Amino acid sequence: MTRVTADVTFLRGYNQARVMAVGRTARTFERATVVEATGLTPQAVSKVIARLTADGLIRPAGVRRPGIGKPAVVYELVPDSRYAIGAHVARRSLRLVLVDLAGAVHRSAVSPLPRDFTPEQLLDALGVGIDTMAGIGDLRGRLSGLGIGMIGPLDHANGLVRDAHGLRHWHDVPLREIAEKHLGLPVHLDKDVTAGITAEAWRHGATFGDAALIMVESGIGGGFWLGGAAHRGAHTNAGEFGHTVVDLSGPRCVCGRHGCLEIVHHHAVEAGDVAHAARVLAVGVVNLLQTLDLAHVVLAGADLLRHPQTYLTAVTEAVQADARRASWSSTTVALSSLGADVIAAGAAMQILDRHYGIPELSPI
Amino acid sequence: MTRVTADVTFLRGYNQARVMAVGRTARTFERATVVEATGLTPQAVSKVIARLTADGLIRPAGVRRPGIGKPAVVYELVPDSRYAIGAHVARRSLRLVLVDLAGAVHRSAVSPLPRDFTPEQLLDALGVGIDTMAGIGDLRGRLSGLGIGMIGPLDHANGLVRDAHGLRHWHDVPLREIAEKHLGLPVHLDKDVTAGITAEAWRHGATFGDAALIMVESGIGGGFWLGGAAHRGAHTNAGEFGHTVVDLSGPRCVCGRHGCLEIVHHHAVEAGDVAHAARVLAVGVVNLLQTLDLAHVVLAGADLLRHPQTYLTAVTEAVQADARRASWSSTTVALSSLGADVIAAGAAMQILDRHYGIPELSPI
DNA sequence: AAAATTTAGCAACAGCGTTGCGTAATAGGG
DNA sequence: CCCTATTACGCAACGCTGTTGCTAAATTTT
Repeated sequence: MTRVTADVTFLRGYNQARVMAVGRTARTFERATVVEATGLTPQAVSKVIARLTADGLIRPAGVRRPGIGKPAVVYELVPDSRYAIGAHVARRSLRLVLVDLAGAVHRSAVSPLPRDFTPEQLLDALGVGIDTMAGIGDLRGRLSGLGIGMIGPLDHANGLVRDAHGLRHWHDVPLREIAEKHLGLPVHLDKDVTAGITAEAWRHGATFGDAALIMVESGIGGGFWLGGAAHRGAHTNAGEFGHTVVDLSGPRCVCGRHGCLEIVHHHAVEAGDVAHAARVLAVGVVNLLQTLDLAHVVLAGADLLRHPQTYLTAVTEAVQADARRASWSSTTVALSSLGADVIAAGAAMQILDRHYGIPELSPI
Repeated sequence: MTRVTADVTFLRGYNQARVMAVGRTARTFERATVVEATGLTPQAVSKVIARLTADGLIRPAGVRRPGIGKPAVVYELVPDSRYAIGAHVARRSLRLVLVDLAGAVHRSAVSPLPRDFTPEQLLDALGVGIDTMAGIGDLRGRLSGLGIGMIGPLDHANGLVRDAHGLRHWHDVPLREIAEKHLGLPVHLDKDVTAGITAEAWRHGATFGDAALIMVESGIGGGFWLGGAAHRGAHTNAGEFGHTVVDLSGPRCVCGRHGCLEIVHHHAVEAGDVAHAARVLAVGVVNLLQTLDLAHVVLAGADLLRHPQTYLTAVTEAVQADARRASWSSTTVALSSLGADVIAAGAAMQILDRHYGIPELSPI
């Protein structure tokens, strides 16, 4: 995800990232696997593999004898060669996870945050949590950085928290900069839902198509993975999916409009009818499918995961009932495989993605 | 937009496309302009410019004397060095346009199509129209191809019309293949709204951010430009924006759901209340902004352009009233500068984009 | 033991942007 | 008029990428 000009160093990073994506997705792989996946020549793949092996990111893991002929060398990712820490900053709690290069969550811890916590209080909590996690296995040397997934609005490109909703002390806080200084680690700041969908994409590898993470947790948000990358929108503000109107004559929402998905859903929950709430959410999900034509829908969030089966059933049925879905069409619906860790884990993977993912070509 | 592996030929195409984008956006440019825009070294830009000049795509256009020092050579795009033809295939009509390399529309013509026309009838109409357009200026040698923008569902990657809505003879028709054979030209097939947003993006250049084209014309559709490329979704079916539910207790739509934006809007139009219809559409547009955080909204479509000011006002007001839009946030709302030609022109530009746009790296 | 088959890799190569440095073209000052 | 500073341009060598051509290694089959 590092920004580079379009010179040969881009090719280097790009093709290395492709091989890493193969290694992350498949338990083991060999040269021919990568050749097929990338379209590169075998010789080029050999060179890439040699570079990654020298860096300790992958390693040989035996040979495969395909019957006749010289055996093929089998490679595997070295999961514990690099780690990243992810933080999910919510209104009252901080969740930290330790993630390895393969995307596996090694540790997970939740600690409370003071009501209306300040940037300083968050930094202190982060410092304590990171020291605990990184200290145990002495990972300092292999720690790539800290990813922070947080409620918005924020400015991901400049690492700025614009105006975190419901938090008084968070107006135009340059969180990335002060966290990097305070913690001595590279820091990546992003919206919570964007971090979440990155987790799903990173674990699924390069074949992961257009997808959304639907998160129900003190509000309803959506994280999007479109065209092989996170979609953040023009001002890092994409995903306010809960504030789309689904009922023109519905109750007034905190955002000022009437009949937002979030308020309609909330009323159903308050009335004790979770099944109805789930069906309301499902209407919103199908709206997304109609608009964006997604291949995957992932469900997450504390409030949703209290009734996982109810929501999964409602959304799956609504998606299948959508008459426009023909034989050539399909959308998978699933609960997040990472559960409550998905935001924090995704934030961590954004750090790994910066180093070992597809480099971004500099824009404009 | 050609697919290549990540080798040095990609760099060549990528940087050439960047320079072409500069030339298309600015009337004239010089080496320093491109250096700033691309991050390349001046020497590298010189090489790219030399290649493009040799191909006749750009040419010197005088010098600029910046006071002291050697004058800088000024370059310009050669608009009439390449042309493409775009077709907008609707249910009852075929619109053809001739577009030059700069994105300017030179000719535009509409002809009726028979009710329930067959693929053969469309091919004949295309053949006649193209001969007329290309024959006038003897453009055969400079014609890059034909772009077709059409109602879906269709499969853009394979050039297949899946099941054109409301047309009986269009089930799994390999339109791209048979058109290429019949017309002897490269053909690109895409959904109408996707072609439309490509027109806007192609004319605005590399600085064009995330955007949507809202089209009201026998239904409501949306074309999306996200992250510097058209967003088509997992099955080339993105943009069925008219079939998102905005009124849970609304009337039943042809798609089977209740309270779709399209049916609610349609009822308002039938009742003669265009202003109300425009406000309904505006609710849908703000829903899109909440979800996708767009920088630009472009309004188009025959039914909308019958009351351009009504719709423009309603959407602009709704976007501005959206309380979440803060000082750092902004979204432009505009009518399509190409009017009724936008779909056909965009289809033509997709052909030009294939040759002279940013090459796509091969996926998976 | 020889042939066939599959995989791996060395060496030379083409092509990209980069770097170092010389050259051309202008304005201003002595 | 000449010299200098300034700005733009481009040749030549270079480093790096993936590619191509070919040889070598390791295995099974005959």
